[in-house]
Amino acid sequence: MSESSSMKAQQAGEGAALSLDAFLPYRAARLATALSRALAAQYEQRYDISVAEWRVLVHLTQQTEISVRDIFTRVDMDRARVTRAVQRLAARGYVSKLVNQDDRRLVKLALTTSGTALASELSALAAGFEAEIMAALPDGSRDQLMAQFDLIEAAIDPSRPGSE
Amino acid sequence: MSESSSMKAQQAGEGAALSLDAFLPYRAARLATALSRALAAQYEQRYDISVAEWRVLVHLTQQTEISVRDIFTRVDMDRARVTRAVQRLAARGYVSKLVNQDDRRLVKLALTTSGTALASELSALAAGFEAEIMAALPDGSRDQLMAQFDLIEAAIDPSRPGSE
DNA sequence: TCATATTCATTTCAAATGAAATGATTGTCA
DNA sequence: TGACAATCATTTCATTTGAAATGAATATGA
Repeated sequence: MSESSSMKAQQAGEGAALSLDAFLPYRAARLATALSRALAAQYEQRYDISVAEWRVLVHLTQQTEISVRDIFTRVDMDRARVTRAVQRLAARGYVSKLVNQDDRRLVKLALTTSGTALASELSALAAGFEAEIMAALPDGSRDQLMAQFDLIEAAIDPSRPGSE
Repeated sequence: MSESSSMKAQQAGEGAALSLDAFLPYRAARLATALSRALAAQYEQRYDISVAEWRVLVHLTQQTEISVRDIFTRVDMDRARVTRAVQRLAARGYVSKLVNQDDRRLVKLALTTSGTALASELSALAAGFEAEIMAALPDGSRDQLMAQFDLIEAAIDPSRPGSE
């Protein structure tokens, strides 16, 4: 397997011609944009929802009565990006914003009725999309991938061991 | 608005609360940004190189005498983004731009001597970064991941089976 | 208590982004 | 040939982006 190539020491020599196609950070980025694009194509025009809005909606199906901060710490988005997504969702009646009376700096976010309905549709769409893709992989790939992703993220930032 | 009668189990939640933490597109996006950020932290200030510039540089170590088009079709970046990265690299003397005489619409890109040296340093840095991460995974994970990524990309866009 | 620091959500502002327009060149085919 | 389409790199322009600033509320501690 390992053919120790022609030792054609070029000018700088030790550079070893890193292959982008086998370089994890690059491949992860390419995979992510491909997945994001393909999925977004299924809901962006149909529901007029951005990726950021999608994430906020789906996150709110998991825990309600949470703050902007709760979302952007768990969801890997900028504070400003979450704020803007929430604003658009609230303006369209999908999300309610109330001041948390225990701590009035915080905002209590929740799905409205129509927001819940929309999130359900989007979730179903997303689950179907993912299932279609996973069907092309061997059984167990999904769990394997998640486990590998967890390990990689832990290796990058040891202070963030996956959940919570 | 007489919609109150039968709500077809829609709100009752067949939506099944899609878990973001186990949803492939989201996890891929999170992984990609984490990797990109961590790697960029190692070269961005030190060499004053952006991610787009990094990609162009490394790509030019693999094939030289290529055009802007060659890069953005293979490297998953916008044409404009490649153009701008190349401009910046050329302005700093890392990349040379010549008109291709066979087809004068095309530009012939190549690394200069200092560009080659820089690319070598960056490649070494990147390889070390990746090796450090892969050390946290079981043996063979790397090939496994690449194979899985290939399959997923193929499942998303069958017209792009990987190479070319 | 008061002063100061901290935390939260939002806004501001400069830079990055990408879709479409542009100008230059080459390909096609009647 | 010549008209028209297609392709390439670049630029334009409106939108998106995120870091830092802001304003409001709470925590800390002297």
